[in-house]
Amino acid sequence: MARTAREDLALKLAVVLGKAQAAVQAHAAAHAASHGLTLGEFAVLEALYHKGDLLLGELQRKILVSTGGITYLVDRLEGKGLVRRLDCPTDRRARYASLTREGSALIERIFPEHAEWLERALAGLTLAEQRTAIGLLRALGQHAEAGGREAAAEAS
Amino acid sequence: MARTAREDLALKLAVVLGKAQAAVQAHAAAHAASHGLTLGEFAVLEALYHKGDLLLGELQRKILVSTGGITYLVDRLEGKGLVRRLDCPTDRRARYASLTREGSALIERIFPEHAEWLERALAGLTLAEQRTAIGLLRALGQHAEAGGREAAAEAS
DNA sequence: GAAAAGTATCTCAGTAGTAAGAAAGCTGTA
DNA sequence: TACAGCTTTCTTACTACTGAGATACTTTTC
Repeated sequence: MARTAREDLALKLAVVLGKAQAAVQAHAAAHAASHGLTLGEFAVLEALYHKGDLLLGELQRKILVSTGGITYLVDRLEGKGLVRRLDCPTDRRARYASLTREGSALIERIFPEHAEWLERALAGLTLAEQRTAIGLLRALGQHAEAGGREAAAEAS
Repeated sequence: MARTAREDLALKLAVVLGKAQAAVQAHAAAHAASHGLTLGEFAVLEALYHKGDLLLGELQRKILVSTGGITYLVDRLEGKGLVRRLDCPTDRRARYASLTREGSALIERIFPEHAEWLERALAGLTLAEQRTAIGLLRALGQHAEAGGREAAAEAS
């Protein structure tokens, strides 16, 4: 079967999408690492900082990690004294993750830096271009996520 | 320090970029997995299919993996009988990775499917939008990659 | 009010890598 | 030619997860 122009375009888009994301992620990871955090740990702190205490399951869905992964991340942050677990009063299976005083102080201090790092990393586009890119990527992500389920089901 | 509109935009862009890439990658990984391959293994086969035999170092830079990682990937593909190592006649340190007959047959068969899967995954955008997105993501990736080095150096 | 089904978290073995450094070989300079 | 310094690959130890199942609890259905 001959490769169509549509397919060529899709391949190229997939490649540049991957490269752009890898480059931006490397930036973000370098900033997190400079404070002794992985990107996953940073994401947990950030989510708790902006949303307040969250059930582990809510946190897990928010930062796109497996159920085993969220246990692992929260364990480590608990070990570092940045997060603690709190029992849920209405459901004894569930636990909240909550920032400790130190965790709160840390993320409050480094989040603005993180935003600046990202701003620098993304400054290859003008603000108008960034807005365009957000719109396109959002459409792309939504379609791919929805379609992914059908395709995965079809393949199995 | 107050969060500026520029920073908000950058944060939002970073988030949708990550989500879009994760959704597309999940698609691609599901397709590769349906043929018993990881995405890294698929990428090696694809690179060899389109470029011919490559030195391990060339392959490593092409698919954005560490030096240890390329050894690991080629080891596994060699174990599956899809790739073999060939000594380089002009540099005795170096080895080529080369598709075996089976590797060649496999990637020739599944690459067109892969292109179709990607085309479906990316069909949330029109062709014109895809072209716009490619331009924007390319600019983004190049800036971030270049800037990443300075920032990493600055942080260390 | 008991059984069945569903949900939330945790445990554990395995995976796909990374990073640092060793080993072997190449190359440019004196 | 000798050798310092650079490349190229491989090895080893480690990391940040994933996925399957286990456990404990809750909700639904009869």
